[in-house]
Amino acid sequence: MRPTVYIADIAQHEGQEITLHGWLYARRSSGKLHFLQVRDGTGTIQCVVFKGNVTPEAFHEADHLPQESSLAVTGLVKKDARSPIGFELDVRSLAVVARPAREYPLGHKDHGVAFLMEQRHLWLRSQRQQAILRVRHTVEKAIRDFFDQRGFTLVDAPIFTPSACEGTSTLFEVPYFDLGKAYLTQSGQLYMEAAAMALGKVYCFGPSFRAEKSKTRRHLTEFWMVEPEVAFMDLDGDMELMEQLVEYVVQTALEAHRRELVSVLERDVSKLEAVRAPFPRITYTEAVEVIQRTGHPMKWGDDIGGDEETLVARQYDRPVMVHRYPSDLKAFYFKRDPADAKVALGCDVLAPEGYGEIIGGGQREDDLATLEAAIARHDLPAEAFEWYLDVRRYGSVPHAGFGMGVERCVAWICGLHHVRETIPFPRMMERITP
RNA sequence: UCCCCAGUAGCUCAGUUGGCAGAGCAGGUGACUGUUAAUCACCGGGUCGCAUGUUCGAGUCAUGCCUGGGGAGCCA
Repeated sequence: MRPTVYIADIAQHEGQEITLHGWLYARRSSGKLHFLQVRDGTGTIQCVVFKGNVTPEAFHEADHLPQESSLAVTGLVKKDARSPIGFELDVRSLAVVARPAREYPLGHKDHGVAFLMEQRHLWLRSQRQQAILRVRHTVEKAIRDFFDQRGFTLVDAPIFTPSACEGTSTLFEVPYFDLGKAYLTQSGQLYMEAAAMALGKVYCFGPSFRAEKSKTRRHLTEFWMVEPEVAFMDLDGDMELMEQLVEYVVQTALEAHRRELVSVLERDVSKLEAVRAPFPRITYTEAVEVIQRTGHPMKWGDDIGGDEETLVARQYDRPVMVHRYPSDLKAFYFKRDPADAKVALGCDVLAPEGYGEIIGGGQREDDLATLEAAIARHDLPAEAFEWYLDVRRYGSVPHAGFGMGVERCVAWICGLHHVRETIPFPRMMERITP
């Protein structure tokens, strides 16, 4: 068996008798007419069953099919101005592939978030979730295309990692044969630094795991991240790469899904049209001044939290790049600014409309002695970083990179309240099923 | 880890001062040739999250627990 015609291609079959395969989304009746809304993953079409066109048994069955019955519907494709897609199917025969074993849990009215999350495997069938997953698909493809077109090589980073790089509290621990404990990766960055010394321009694209007990709309315990790393690139080059990537991803998603963004997700796409490089760039020090001017209490050296991010991002109609954070706030591998040792050559990209940090990255420390001192100062186990120090021992060069979170990008592009809708099966602190 | 909110029918919710457990949707049976969350009539549907307590009497009040949601910190 194979599907004969998809709803998306229905216009090519006007006047023909065809067979559609799909699921019954909704049903209405008006005496001698039954209206079946059938979806097949490419679209939804109204199938009209007229009493005079089918057998009495088929007519009766058409009015008693439960929601999400799977069907093969044969009929005539007719143009109809009343249809949202311009066409209807005038049904001649109807075959039931499978009747639901019990009543479908999801109706067409309101449901609470908790219930929908429990029914996530079925919730995916809704128009809204389909639209979001299609945007996610396009975002992931755009990310791959962006780097591939620029001569980057995709290098897969390991998922199991041997030791805690930045404290075990945020790592998931798994038993690993006779070697003791392993941890699920938080980032492929250190491996990309090694790979960049082999291939020049590299990126990894995979899941990342954080055992942080975070219960916010911006957090998942398992999320997807793309991490490019480039040899012979400094912070300025890194920031250019960041803004070009964000512009490309947003504009590609907008071009491919404008209709769904507007009609299904009710997104104000003018906010996305504005996302054009160059993005505004401000230093951390300038950001602190902006925050202080709004009356929000904050002093130099404090981290920029969620509220502060929103205060800064609100000043602009496009993502803002905040660079040169205090070194003390950043990880050991950030290079310090030669012009001001108090700050690190790092940069975060904050999305507008309160969506927060979508990118974090910067230039890495390339001097062996300085990096060894940083590892000691952070009380990290030196043995675990021997291989990483080798990257500096043999032909060290200035290099930079960053990580961009897929879910936060998709949530921003789709205008969603919570990142959990951007991933097919979200993993959160209090939820691991379905 | 901390703060706030919620839990009543399959779902979304109402439930007055503590006094017989309710509605809409969904489901079932019918009516209707153009419905778009169709409409109309009738029918079935309950461990009021769990436990203890107060009371003649608890969905309602108190205490504890469980589950979920929102937020903070941390981060992408």
